[in-house]
Amino acid sequence: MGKSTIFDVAKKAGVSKSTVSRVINNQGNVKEKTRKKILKAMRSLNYHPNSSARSLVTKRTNTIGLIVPDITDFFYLQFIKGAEVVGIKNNYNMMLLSSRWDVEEERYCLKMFGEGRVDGVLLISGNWVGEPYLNCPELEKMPLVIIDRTLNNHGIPTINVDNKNGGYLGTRHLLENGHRMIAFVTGLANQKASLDRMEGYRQAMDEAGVRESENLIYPGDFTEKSGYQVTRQVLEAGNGITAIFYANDLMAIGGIKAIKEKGLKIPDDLSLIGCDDLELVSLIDPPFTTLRQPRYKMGYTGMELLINSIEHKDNINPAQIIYHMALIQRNSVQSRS
Amino acid sequence: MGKSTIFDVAKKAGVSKSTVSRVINNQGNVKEKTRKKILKAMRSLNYHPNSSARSLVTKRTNTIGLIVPDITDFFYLQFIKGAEVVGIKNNYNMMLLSSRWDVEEERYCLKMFGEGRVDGVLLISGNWVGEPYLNCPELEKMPLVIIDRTLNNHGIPTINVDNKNGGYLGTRHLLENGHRMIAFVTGLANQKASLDRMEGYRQAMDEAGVRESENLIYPGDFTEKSGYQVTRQVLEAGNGITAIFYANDLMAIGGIKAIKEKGLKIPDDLSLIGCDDLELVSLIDPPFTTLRQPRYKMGYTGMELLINSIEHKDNINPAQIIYHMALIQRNSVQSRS
DNA sequence: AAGAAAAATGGGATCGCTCCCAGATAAGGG
DNA sequence: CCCTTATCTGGGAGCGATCCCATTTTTCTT
Repeated sequence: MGKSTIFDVAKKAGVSKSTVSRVINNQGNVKEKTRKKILKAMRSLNYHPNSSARSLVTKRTNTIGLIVPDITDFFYLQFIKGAEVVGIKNNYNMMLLSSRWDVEEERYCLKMFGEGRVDGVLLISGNWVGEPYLNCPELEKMPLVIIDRTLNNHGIPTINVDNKNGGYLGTRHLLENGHRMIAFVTGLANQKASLDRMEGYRQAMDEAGVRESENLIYPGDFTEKSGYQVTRQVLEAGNGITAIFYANDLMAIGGIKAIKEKGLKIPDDLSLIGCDDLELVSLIDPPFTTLRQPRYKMGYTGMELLINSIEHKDNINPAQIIYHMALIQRNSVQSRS
Repeated sequence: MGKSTIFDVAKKAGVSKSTVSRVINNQGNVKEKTRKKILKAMRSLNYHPNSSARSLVTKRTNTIGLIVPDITDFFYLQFIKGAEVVGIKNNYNMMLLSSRWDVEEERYCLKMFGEGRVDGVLLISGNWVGEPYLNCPELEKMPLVIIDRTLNNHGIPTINVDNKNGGYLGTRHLLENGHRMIAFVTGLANQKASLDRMEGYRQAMDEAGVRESENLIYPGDFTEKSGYQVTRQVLEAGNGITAIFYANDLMAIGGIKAIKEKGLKIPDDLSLIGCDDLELVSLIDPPFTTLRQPRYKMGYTGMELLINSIEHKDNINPAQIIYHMALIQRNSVQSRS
């Protein structure tokens, strides 16, 4: 015997499929006695409604597509978790695709999801420079929310943090603690987040009247390894740098390794701050100061917006949400005043 | 205009839906000229075949359900990644559900997946003591592979590591380095993995003739916090312990924090080893010795088995696969010989 | 050039469900 | 007790694809 269908249940319970359908969906009037009978039949046949058949007529799948550059990247976990919580609460399943840091791949995922598999897509985008979603036919009609990227004039809601302000805040914090020779380690050059954070850094440095800032910028690539290498460079250059601002936490972790290897103490000999506030930062020695990106909240809100736009199509969602980055102080900045 | 269907394409191209279906699925004979025509029509209508409709008749969804206790737990990332790689290679999508560390919830997920949403399920199980999958009607007929748990007599393929041997190996390593007073910090008491590792520890201690081992076992719960607290206990007891074996890495990380706070040096004053080999171990200071569980490989293999059993139903998969845990040596064990 | 074989196309049945409308049964009212 | 109204149930159409079989068109053979 294969899977049982609604007909099998109907026959077993001695009613019509329509009535069975009513009890499955808990709608319409069904006499209590027949409901019981049907429920019993369903159980005895181990019946589960076929969701493809149902989707075919209701045009709803109750699943949401999630696209992430890399599922195993620590950075994305909290986005996913936040989104998941809302999804579960609203009775949606999540289908996961990873774009492997590639715009083309991202589009391919979008296309997959365009085949009626999902009711909407939550795209956690690689935040490259440029606007790759213009005129993308895959998107047509499909509810979509993009996280970790800001887009203008696309009609697509986006959720992001104010990276520039983050860079500014972090740099200010170091300046206020008496540092002036502050190095900035960038992320990948094609990542908007990195550029924005750097811009914030520049602005703060300019305002403080530190002229050398251009020479204090070191290119990294967001990986721990690059943080390590760049930091060695910085230390060897020996040009009086007293603090390093890393464009993300992973590089800061690499940096800490390099600093320790040199026998220097944090923050006594060198101050540093990271960016993102990964959960694992608190496990690192020393736990360091960083700028928090409210990733859980962003995933949570993104999912809310998405479900909102799925379920009340006429409703108006905000076009953009931008959160502040918050300075989380730990033990990696020494005051020099 | 709503979504276009295969009929719209057929009409636009001036052929029948059957022919369109042929080009979609790339099967059967279609004249090159009409294929071109159809492709063009598809593009101009931005047509994407509806996967629900297709699944309804083919009885295949090309998606695989993945159940994980907690997506944001570092421990599970590599399982997922391994599984994902195989899934993509074989053209499967992944649908993700998290069971939030609850057997009931796990079953609920299984039920969800029983509704024809997926072709098979890869269950990364909470490894509780007991055999909760007996007589579980949801499983009937559904290809299923369970990872991180061993089951006998269920006819369900399982993939796991030899935890007992892991506990044994770790303890032997410490013994061979001259330690005798070796504390063991357990995980949750209802977790099979923890119990097995402890058993391996006991065996090694017994073989080495260390009588006190019963008194050297400290109960933890797998969290970083508990590692921290238990370690403080151990240190305060001051009963000559020279090494600590943690039942997982997270507790070891907590332990390291406590040890450093006491002003002790690792491994000079105290040796320790963890278990699992989380990726982030290499970021910790000091990177510590641990037992590797080949999680990527396990996810990879699990997915292979699963797809195998989906696609060649008659094929015979192994009932159980058990990997060895491998000792990964870093800088946390001091020789006392 | 005619018949046979191969290639290309079309049409209907079907998958398992929901939804609408119509018919049957039960309840209420004068 | 009959008629109206409310409650409950059944049947048919349709969702958008695939697949099988029949038919038409093309190609090949002798």
